[in-house]
Amino acid sequence: MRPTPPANDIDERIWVTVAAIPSGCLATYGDVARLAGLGRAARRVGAALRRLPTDSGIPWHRVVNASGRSSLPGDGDDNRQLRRLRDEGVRLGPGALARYRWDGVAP
DNA sequence: ATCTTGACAATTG
DNA sequence: GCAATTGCCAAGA
Repeated sequence: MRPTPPANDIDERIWVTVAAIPSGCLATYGDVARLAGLGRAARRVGAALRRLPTDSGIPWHRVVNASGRSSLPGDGDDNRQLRRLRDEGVRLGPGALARYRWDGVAP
């Protein structure tokens, strides 16, 4: 067993996990990390998403921080994430996580 | 191998 | 609500 699998696998795991998030749902970095089997490496999720190519087809915009807000700079139309989420019918704010948080159960 | 950084999380003041 | 602090884990220099 490899307590520390190759970075390649880690990134792939994260991408797969994020790709499994159904449309109109949200997941926190910590949740994705846990679902991906990374435990508390929530930061690794952000790093993986940052390395993510634009044509990867990964719905990275469904990943938000524990506060239920976008971790990227810019509010409103400046932030692609918020635009995409709004396009899917997801509006961030108080209770957004309670409303759209993904259980981790396969869609 | 060591130090710093980071699209985080939780706690405390 | 915000700033500072601590914890966690891996990547990058």
